[in-house]
Amino acid sequence: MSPTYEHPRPALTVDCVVFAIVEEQLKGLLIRRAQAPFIDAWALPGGFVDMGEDLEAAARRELEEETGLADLFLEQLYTFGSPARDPRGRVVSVAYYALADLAGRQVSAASDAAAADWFAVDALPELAFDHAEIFACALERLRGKVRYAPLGFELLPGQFTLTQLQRLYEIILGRELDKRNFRRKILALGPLVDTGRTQRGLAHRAPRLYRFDRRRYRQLERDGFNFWL
Amino acid sequence: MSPTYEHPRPALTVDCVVFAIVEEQLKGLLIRRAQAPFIDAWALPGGFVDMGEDLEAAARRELEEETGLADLFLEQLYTFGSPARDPRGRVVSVAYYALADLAGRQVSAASDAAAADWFAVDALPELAFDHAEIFACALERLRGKVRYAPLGFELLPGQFTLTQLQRLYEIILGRELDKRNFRRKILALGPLVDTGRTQRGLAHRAPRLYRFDRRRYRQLERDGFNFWL
DNA sequence: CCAAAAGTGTTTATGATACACCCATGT
DNA sequence: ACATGGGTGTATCATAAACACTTTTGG
Repeated sequence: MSPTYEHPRPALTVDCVVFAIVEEQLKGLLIRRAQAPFIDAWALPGGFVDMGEDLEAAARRELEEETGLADLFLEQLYTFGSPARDPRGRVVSVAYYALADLAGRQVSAASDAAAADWFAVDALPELAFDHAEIFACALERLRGKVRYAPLGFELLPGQFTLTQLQRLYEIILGRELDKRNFRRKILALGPLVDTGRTQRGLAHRAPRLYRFDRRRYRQLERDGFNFWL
Repeated sequence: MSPTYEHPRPALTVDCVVFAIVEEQLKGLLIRRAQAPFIDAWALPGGFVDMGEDLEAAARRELEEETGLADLFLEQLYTFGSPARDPRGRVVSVAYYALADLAGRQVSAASDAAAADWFAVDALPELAFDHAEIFACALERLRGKVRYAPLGFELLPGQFTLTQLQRLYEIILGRELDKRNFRRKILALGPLVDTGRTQRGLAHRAPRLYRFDRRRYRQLERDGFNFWL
């Protein structure tokens, strides 16, 4: 139609940085590439966007195809488009980051991934393309945003103990927090509700289970309150 | 080469939301489209990314071509890729937002823009494509980020008075601030330095001129201090 | 000398930090 | 009974908020 419509086009991909708490550490999910270029190298799960497919849908599809993970919290991160970032030619990639409430979930390599595994965020292997840069960008975002948005809950199952939640923040922020102050502050915020249930079967007092009430959170947000720290 | 290399490709554009303080108001820059689709409609400045051209470079180029503005603070905002956002077909747009230290700067429509003008952010005309959504996203980002990052200075000339700076924050945040508390806090942060000069020619006491020291800011940032409010 | 904005300290209230002991459960 | 983590309150300190007058300049 118009001349612009025939403008030369970069290829378009999505890439996903998935975080989870595994073995008391913040880890990221990587796949081993089964195809050229960078065959056998570790990389972020991702791939080409289909025509007619929404960007976030593409990210979710690639993630499920390559790792088996679905229904995660997923948010757009940044778009990487340096002309030389892919040896095949011009490829622009819209990066997403995701949070998985592990710990049970099994990841299973599939599609054009030969393997999938979790790596501590400060001990990554060499990565294909500019994926190390994308990963670093996602980590910075997570560490920054976790302080003022309720991201932490996405890394825990629906019900959790306050100690679990505190450990999670300690792991992400990289410093210890005071138990009493932590509990007082987080409960005072409002959106945490006591389920009335406790977690039995431990060799000590049974801790209470809480859940995060998204409804109530959105309400408080509208009333202009500040999350935290 | 590989089959993925021949994957069908969306078209790729950049769009820019430019903010400035004009007549004591926060305003955004729009152009009137000179081409179909949405001919004669108001829209964000932007256009197609060239092969081999970096995304940010494309944003700066389009901005200068269509409005004459150059060397602005510019930061990537979000990438919009709904399949139906452009009637011509699949077009993915990487949006940027920019801050202009007006007020002197002249904007001049050019290229495929028939006009360019500033609009108060809460009184925009109908916009082409999904540009209203992009604009709202940029405004939300600006209002949020101005509280914890030194964006405000990008909207002022290199030297400015504390009253100008305070007015700027009041305009962006939409509420009044206490003069004494504002001055104490912002000066205590460190990166503002007194130039020793004053602004003469006003019908009242000559105010001191300050400048923002980026060097010092980066230093403080490294030492782990928090910007503010 | 009048108008108009610049500049300047102190008091009060609020929120953040530091800190130690008893309780419930499983083995 | 003992080991292990769960659960709780107060006192102090630091930061934020409220508040009014004097000074300088141009007209």
